[in-house]
Amino acid sequence: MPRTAPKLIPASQECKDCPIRHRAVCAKCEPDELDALEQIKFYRSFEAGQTVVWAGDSMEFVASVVTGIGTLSQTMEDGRRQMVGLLLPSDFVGRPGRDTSAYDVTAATDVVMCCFRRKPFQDMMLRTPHIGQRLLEMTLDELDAAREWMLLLGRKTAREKISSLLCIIARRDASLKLSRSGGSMSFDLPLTREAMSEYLGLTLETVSRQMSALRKEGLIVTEGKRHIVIPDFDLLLEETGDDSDGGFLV
Amino acid sequence: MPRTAPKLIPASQECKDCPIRHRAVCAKCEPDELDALEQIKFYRSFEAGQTVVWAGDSMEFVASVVTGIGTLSQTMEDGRRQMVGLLLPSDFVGRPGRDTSAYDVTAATDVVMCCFRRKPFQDMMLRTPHIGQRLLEMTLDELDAAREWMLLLGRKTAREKISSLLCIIARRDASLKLSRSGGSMSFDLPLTREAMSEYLGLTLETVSRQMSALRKEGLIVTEGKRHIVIPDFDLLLEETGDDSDGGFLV
DNA sequence: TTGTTGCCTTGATTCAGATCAAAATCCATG
DNA sequence: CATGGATTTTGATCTGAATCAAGGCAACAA
Repeated sequence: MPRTAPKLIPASQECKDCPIRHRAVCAKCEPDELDALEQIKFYRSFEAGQTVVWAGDSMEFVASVVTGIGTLSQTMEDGRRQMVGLLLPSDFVGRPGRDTSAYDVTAATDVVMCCFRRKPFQDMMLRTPHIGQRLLEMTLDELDAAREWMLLLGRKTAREKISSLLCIIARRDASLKLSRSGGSMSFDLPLTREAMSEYLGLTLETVSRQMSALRKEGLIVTEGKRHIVIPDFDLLLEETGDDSDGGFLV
Repeated sequence: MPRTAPKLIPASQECKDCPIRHRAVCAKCEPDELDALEQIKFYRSFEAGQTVVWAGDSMEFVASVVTGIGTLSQTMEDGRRQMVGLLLPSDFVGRPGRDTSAYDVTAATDVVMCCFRRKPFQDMMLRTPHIGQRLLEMTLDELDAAREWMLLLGRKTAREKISSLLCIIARRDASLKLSRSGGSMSFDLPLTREAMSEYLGLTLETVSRQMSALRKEGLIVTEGKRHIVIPDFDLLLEETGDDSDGGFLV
């Protein structure tokens, strides 16, 4: 039954370079800091659909996404759900100084996370200012992304929301840059229709209808249910309502 | 014509204790750091309605709100606007390391800001880790608030949105705690109907209608257009859709 | 092959909030 | 105190997305 048994990722992918942003070169890391990090680090993997932590549950680690895509969401008493964060590789999860998760954290695809026990990580942050500086940098980026997302939720139409989401995923998923040729891009949607609707503040029926509409108009081509081809990225971008350059969401 | 001439705030209110959070005691501040901050600090005041900076404009300072209420908003090409941040006293504005504002910053009421020239402030952050730590702390709080706000924008009804906003303002505006007596609170709304609609992702007509509805049902009492009395805070809280304790937005 | 299960799509209808259009109220000023 | 502009309220109507309700389709198991 285990689609992916828990496993360690290959050494070549380990986060030797920087404790926070995976596989990004971090010139400031001193060898002894890296040693210290090695000691408090461990990997965990999760299957698509699996919950990493529930809102309110204790979370004894902070982590960085190595591979796969995760989500943060909030649920209201009556079951209405809103996604409030998208976790792509190298994104950070958890808040130093807080011992319970404020959100449901879910694996949208199979996910591997590099975890650090929280308490030693915090101690390390105090001793090593550049870790905190890096974290501040990343948190400010997330805040900008959250604000872009607020514009989407508050003011965009369903069509604009869908187009925006497709553009965001196309832009941010590093793997896609490879499959880019001419003006066209293609990728596997890492989200179900339901997850998309939770992201966008829509129902899944509306998501489906708008996807169909974009398909009929040739703005996207679908191969199977999940594989998306964007024949002309700029054309899709015009449907997002953003000014030409803008909108570099999460 | 100057309703408030630019002025320095009284010495008793100056941010001697902490460079970032005004008037909050910051035990870590060393005297020489405070001296350094004194040198790069200046005050600016803005009238209600005045724009502090436009999105895209260069912003040669970072600042902390001393008194009054400001807003951050984003505008789409066709004029649709969404507020993405509310600035209350002690909130921080500007991003170290970024020289242009990503948002329109506006004074909702008359505002006094304590500004620091950006470059020296950044230098100081590098020399003084606890400033960065404090800033990280504050940014994480803002991110949490932004995420609560995303739930509001994506999933709440107009009525829930209005109730939430009233509760947020009632809770956060420190001046109100004074006017609290029994279960009732009262305060002056610092936002126009239009600003409220920009905050909530609604039209101003809908805001007005929902305010009227709450008034008719006795959940709020209005004195003039701007002064609000909340006879029973818990009753209003039930209209927000949040679980009893939750929802401590910006 | 035939369920069964989990997505996803499509259709019909409803409704909350937007839009369009007047009034009403509230100051600030001469 | 009349005037005029800004702000707010209220009304009538419209509409985009939600809701309710079937079906379709691929993957997998029996």
